[in-house]
Amino acid sequence: MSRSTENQTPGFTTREVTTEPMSAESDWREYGPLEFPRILDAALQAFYEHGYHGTTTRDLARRSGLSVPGVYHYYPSKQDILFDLMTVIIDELLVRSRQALATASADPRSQFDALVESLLRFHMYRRTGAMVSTAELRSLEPDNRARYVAKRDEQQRMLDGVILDGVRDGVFATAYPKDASRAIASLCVGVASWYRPDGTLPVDALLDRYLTIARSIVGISGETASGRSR
Amino acid sequence: MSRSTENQTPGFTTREVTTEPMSAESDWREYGPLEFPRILDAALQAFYEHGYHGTTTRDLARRSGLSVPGVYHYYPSKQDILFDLMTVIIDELLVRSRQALATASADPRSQFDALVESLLRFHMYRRTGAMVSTAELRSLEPDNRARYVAKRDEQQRMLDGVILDGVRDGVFATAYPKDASRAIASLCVGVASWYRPDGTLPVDALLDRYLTIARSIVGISGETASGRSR
Amino acid sequence: MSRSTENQTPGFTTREVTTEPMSAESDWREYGPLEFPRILDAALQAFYEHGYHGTTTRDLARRSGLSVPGVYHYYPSKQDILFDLMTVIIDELLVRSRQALATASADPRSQFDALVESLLRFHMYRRTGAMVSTAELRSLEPDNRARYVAKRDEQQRMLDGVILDGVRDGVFATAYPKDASRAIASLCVGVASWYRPDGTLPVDALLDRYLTIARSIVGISGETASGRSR
Amino acid sequence: MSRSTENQTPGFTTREVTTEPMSAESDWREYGPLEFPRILDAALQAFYEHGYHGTTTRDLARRSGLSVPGVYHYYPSKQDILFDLMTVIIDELLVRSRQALATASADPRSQFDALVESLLRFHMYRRTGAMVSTAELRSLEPDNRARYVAKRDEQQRMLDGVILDGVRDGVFATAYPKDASRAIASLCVGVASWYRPDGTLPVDALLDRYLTIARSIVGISGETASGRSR
DNA sequence: TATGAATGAGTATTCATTCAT
DNA sequence: CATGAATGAATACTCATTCAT
Repeated sequence: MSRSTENQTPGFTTREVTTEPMSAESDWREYGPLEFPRILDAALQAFYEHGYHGTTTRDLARRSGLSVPGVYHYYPSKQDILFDLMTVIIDELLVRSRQALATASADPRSQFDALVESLLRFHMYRRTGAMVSTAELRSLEPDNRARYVAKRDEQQRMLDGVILDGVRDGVFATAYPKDASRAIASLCVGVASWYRPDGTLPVDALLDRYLTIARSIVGISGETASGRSR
Repeated sequence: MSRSTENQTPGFTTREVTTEPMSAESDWREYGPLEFPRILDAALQAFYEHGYHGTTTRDLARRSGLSVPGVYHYYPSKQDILFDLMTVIIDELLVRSRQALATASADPRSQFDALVESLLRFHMYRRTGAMVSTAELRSLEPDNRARYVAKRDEQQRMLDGVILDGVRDGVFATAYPKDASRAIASLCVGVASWYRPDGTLPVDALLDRYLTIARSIVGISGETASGRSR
Repeated sequence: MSRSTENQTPGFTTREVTTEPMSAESDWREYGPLEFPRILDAALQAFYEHGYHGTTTRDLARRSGLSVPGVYHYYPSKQDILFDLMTVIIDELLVRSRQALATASADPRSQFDALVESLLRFHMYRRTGAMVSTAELRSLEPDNRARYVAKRDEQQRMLDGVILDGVRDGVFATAYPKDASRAIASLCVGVASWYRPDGTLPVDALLDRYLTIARSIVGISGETASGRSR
Repeated sequence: MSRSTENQTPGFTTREVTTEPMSAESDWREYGPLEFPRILDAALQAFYEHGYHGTTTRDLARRSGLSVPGVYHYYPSKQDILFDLMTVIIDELLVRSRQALATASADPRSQFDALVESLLRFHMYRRTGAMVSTAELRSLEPDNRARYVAKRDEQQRMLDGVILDGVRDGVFATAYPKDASRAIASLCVGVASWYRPDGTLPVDALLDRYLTIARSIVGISGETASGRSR
């Protein structure tokens, strides 16, 4: 339980603040409560409820218990808050994804399973952040958007990679690997929109089911390829 | 195939304008190009690109080729435009869903297949509208939101209904029918975020694959229920 | 009962529309109900309730039972409506004032009594119009204001005249005839703000009392009694 | 004679800012120059010249030497400015009226004289404010209007009170005390519309004359009552 | 970091007015 | 005269942002 980033507010942008920085081996599966600096916390809730354009800086100040100039002490603009927020969120996803891949066996099937499970967990435990990031991509100014998209693409390329690896090795059989990759990503993202880890459906049950689906989408093993299944 | 509703501007709200009014039997599968009155068309694009709060009335005016007061000639407020847009969109979904159910055999399996196929097609052919409706639900004022949510719930209840019917009849085997219903809905909604009907993956291939997935989620037939399969 | 200007709507400005044009001798004392063309009627009520700037042309249209272009058929602008309204009102006052003077004996005391009585009656029976004219003088555009003020000044000069005549003849004794004249005018105008001819205080009682006051303001001789002094 | 309240801008509404807070005994007769905070000053002039609806917020900003948002820093709306202005004005009148009554002898005649003199002085020295308050009553929103009217009614009830006291004690003889009260109030209000304290007619002369008139309206002492005087 | 004052540029909306039919 | 469509120019008000203290 590292002390680290309690509630002090950040300088902004680049760094993986999130909660406890995941050091140990396989803690990509463990999600503590989100402990953002208060401005990002305020921004996350506000953007989730009203969207970036529907949120005023006064709103952010009020929610973070700061004055308006207080907010500007930490961030030069509202846009920077959004960018920092989205950066922190996707950085966590990337870190966890890399860890998942690093700690899994090297075969495509294991790599695939680990990456998809990580994606699923992230969208289960970081629902709000994931939804805000998806919704507010369009609210990022061009430069920020480019930088964010680069990271998102990196994430997507990881998935593309393991799928292509699997196809190359003959363990996956999809005829449309790129579409499969997008479909699976979309599947995981969709979880954020409805699944609550504290609901009736146990986390493991959902992971299990969705993993099965994901595997079927890439046409694992002797299973059929994507098209009109024979 | 009447075209009718060219580009005349509407009174607003109530009516299923959209494209061709679907009269004949199974044309819930047929999607013509979207032919909204110009203000709704402008709103759809603008809200899609910048969101409701990120869109100005001037923007709507410019996009619809009107002056600002010209827009207000047809709608009393920006909020009414959003509400009308979302109403028109979900009304089309409801009409198509009811037609799908009405024209399919009465057994739960056929009902389920028809409804899911309809949902999928809608999110494939009405991508933008579907995404805007999802994203801007929060931008509806309370009364409008309530009215919209009532319709969305009606749609969701259709799906709940066929699933529960299937479970009752023993043809579906899920242990969490409500979660299954939400998962399937989320699956279909997700399609809008990445699938383009004019891409490499043929429509039928996607329908096929996703239907298979949907069926597996409700644990159809001899297939196993949700948990760790086999 | 002249036919004249029933309810047909006017061209605008100059003419003494009002009700029956007072032809006979001393009917400056008689006030029938106000029968304005409907646009002026609407304007009178609307301006009274909300003021010129607080009244929209749509409001005027609605109140007069016309469409907006219908209003513009009769008047080229809202400003012209105000000007016409105020013109019609002050014209009636002027006509009645002249008649009062013309039908009274030539001596200053009788002239004074007649003119003040006429002023009082006008502000009793034409309350709304008088108040609107007073309040909206500032809303007239320069040219219109000049023309209106000329008429109002003419009215004021009548009063100044009879008072100066009385002073010259030694029957009035005020040291500040101009102030006296303004005070008396203000007194009469003030009646419009509170007196209702259908209230408890009879018209004659009010006329009597106010005439007494007016006489005392100009410092009439051995002071005559109040009422219809005989 | 503290000056205090220079030109600092207010919180709004409740407080008697106006000029010097009248503390000492009989200073209800003393009127210094009006020293409103700049926004109220701007509003007073602007509303006087163009009326509430005829005044734009830009106009108010310009006149007060602020930007538009600068004005909104102090007041949440134009309506609040009007309400605060009218409140400040009538509060001064009420304070002075109460002081006039408190420092005069208890007999109805003295009370009456003091109250009427105070009313007259107020409408002489606070002309503009008095006229704006009268003219813009209709521009107050219902709640504000109710609160303002309550104060105006309190003022009117003071006058009603002393007149009814005098009638009860047999020193006043009017047959219509309520009408008399309104007539006298109207008389005083009317002074604002024409009298300038710096004109030819000395203040005392006007006070003297109008007090005499007011007394005659309530039919003081051996004088005759209102009606048909003998 | 808070407070308070301040603002350029914009935001939704309205207004008086016009024109074709 | 009505209807319906249309608009330039405003109108009240807000927003992100800044600065002095």
